[in-house]
Amino acid sequence: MSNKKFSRNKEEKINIIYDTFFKLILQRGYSKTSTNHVAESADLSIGTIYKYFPKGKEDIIRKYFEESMETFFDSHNLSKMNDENVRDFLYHFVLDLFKNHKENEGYNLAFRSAIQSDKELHNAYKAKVINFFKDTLHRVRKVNENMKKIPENQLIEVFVFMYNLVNALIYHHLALMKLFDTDDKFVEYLSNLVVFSLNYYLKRDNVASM
Amino acid sequence: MSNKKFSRNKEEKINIIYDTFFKLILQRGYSKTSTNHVAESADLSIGTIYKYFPKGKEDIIRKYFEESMETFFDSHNLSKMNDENVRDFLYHFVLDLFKNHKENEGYNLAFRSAIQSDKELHNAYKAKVINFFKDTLHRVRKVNENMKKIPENQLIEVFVFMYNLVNALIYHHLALMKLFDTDDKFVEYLSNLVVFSLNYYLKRDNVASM
Amino acid sequence: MSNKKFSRNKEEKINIIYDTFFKLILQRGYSKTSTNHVAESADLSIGTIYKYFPKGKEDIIRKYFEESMETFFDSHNLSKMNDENVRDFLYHFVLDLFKNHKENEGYNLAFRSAIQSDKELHNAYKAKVINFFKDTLHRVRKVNENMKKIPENQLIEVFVFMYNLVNALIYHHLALMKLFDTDDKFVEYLSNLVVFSLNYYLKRDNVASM
Amino acid sequence: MSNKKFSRNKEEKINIIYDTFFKLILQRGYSKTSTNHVAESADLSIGTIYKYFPKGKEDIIRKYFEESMETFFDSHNLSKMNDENVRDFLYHFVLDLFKNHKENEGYNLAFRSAIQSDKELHNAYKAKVINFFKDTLHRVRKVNENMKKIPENQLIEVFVFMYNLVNALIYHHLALMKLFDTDDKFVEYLSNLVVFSLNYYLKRDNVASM
DNA sequence: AATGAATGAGAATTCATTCAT
DNA sequence: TATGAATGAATTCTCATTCAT
Repeated sequence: MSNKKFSRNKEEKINIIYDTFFKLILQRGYSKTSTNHVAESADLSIGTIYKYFPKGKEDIIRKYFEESMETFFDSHNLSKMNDENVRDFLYHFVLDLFKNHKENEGYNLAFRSAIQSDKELHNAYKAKVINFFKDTLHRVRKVNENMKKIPENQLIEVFVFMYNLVNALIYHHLALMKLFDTDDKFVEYLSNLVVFSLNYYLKRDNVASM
Repeated sequence: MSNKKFSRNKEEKINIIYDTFFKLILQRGYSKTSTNHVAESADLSIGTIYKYFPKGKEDIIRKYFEESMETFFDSHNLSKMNDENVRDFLYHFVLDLFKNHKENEGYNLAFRSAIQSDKELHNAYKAKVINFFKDTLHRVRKVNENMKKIPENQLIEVFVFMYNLVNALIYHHLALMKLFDTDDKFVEYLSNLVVFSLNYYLKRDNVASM
Repeated sequence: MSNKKFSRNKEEKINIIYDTFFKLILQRGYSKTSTNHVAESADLSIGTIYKYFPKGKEDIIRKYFEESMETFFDSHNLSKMNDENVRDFLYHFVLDLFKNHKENEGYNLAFRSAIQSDKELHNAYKAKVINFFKDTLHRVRKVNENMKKIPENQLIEVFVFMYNLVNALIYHHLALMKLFDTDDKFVEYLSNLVVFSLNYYLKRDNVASM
Repeated sequence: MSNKKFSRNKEEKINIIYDTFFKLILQRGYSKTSTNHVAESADLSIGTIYKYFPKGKEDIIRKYFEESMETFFDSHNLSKMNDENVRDFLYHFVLDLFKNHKENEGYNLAFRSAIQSDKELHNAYKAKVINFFKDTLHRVRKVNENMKKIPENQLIEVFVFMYNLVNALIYHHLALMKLFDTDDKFVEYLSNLVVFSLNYYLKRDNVASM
């Protein structure tokens, strides 16, 4: 008979830890969620948590961050964007980002908390965002005529800016205080805001640095 | 020794506590900053901190928030806003909010961390913001002809929305990743964004709830 | 009414911690004595122990070492040694060292354990011993004609050697396995050994370095 | 695959465990060296360590001590000692003991740490030393005329004393603070010390008990 | 026979809070 | 009013040991 307590499923255990941790953060907040709470709530031993995440809470966040960041972007084929579908494309970009936040609400709370006490994570995050857009847009410009018109550096800055803008507002809307009374209205507003901001942004000579 | 001298000491101590607390939060993060650290770093006894803030950390956050919000809005005579000076008014509103954040960098971080750690505080914050605008705008509408045209409820929602929007982006710009390479550009963008958003917002039938 | 739990007597508390810690080490060994045991056995809160010894066990040892080293040597007026009373002087030196070990049996066990897991402490110990003899003998040579005959460096080396030799054997006798069946016989043997070793040592050209 | 091959693997693994354990003890100290560290560092599974040493750390110490003691004394044919070669014999006895310590530096540290952590182990050690000399000297006295002259009990006590004395000083010299600046000088001193001590010891009526 | 994931008691450490002075 | 020693529950983290595979 298989003893559940001694079952081996590394992947599963790690996912249970992630899920439980982020669930608890949503319920109690980051600083009031302890590794013991996670262990108890996930019905795992505290030792198991420290086996997979030797530095505790911060490790959970850091590793989740490393594992999950890519996933979101992989699903977006930026190269499909052209003059005709810009608004639609941006709408879906915003919508997907929003859905992603919604599905990982706890993670976002945790991540922003962690970033404040972990400069390294903070820098890793910044680098990750920039590098993602660097790589992606470099590839996109090879196949998309519209994008070729815009200098690569500027293109990167525009996307990084847009990504940050959208994230900031989604986070505030979800975690702190709703900006619109329904998510639909909010997403619609966001996509309009993005169009406005891109226009505004592109008219300027100098753009965002990080 | 006069009473005044004593009350000045009291105020000074409270300010030292605020300063030290926010300084430490910036250095180590909210959840890693303890009241004991604050006492030690501020060269005060822990007893003194508990005298002024009987519930500790959360009290500090809560009281500072209340005080700073009042202070900020006292300096802004919303009743002076009219059709002609809306853009200018909003620009200064945004600018002052930004300056306020900059001068009290820790406050924003701390506040958001605290809110994430404590649902109660979170709810108190939301109520506080709404009530603040309720009270303020109620008074403003009595003397400002322009504001009278807009239904009170809608007016409140607009200001709450605007306040949140601006806060969200300032926080992201200061704490996570700059949205523009200089603060000036960022503030200018923000005030344009506010105008855009207000227009957008006011065209809709339903507005933000919290 | 004075609440014992909230009594303030720093000195007393620290001494209770020392006593309890070393007592427990004698009973259970260093690695099996925890700070929690100490707290419980001394009827103090664990917080109190960490107040005075923030790094726990190693701090207790380190601080005790620093405080106690001086004390022993202060009681020995090396300058009174002369050609006539060498043997007698050495006998009393050995005897006092032995008594000191006996009175602080736990400390010695603890100290040697700690030294093995703390290179820094180890080096501090070595430096302390050498510096003590450097300082002391420098002063002694000014007033003692006999000692003036021996070059200062060599004199230091001789005393360091002697001190180590005696400590090594006392420790073994007390902590591991008795070398003689009574303490008296052991001390007598030790003082004879010291005389033998000093003669042996002084006949050599090169002497111990550390 | 032959049985021999298998048993060789077993022996190899045990040796790897010994080596790694003592290496780690030298690096981090006994109480900070865990069986898990040993397994990881030796690239073995923790299960394997518990297969060969069911009681963990203490078993490793205990078994190594037993094995090494036999090995050491096997190489020393005490029965070959006679009146003519006593000094030379003792010199080589001391020299070999020293070499043994040097080659297994960690063992000595580990062993003394372990003994301090565990009264049982301590008592086992004391018994082991005495029993070893009892057995060995009983056999030796049958074939060595010189030894027959000394009463068996006294002979045992002398060897136990000598063994402890030498061990104590070697330990101090290697682990704490050098007694002489070169190992050669130290060994020479030690063998002279042994002769002196044996003479001293044998002149007394009562000898060491344990 | 070998593995190493899993366990959970317990050690180390922190920190909000109390209260005698 | 101000202090800060003292508290001890809660948290983080380690480690000897077990056991399914």
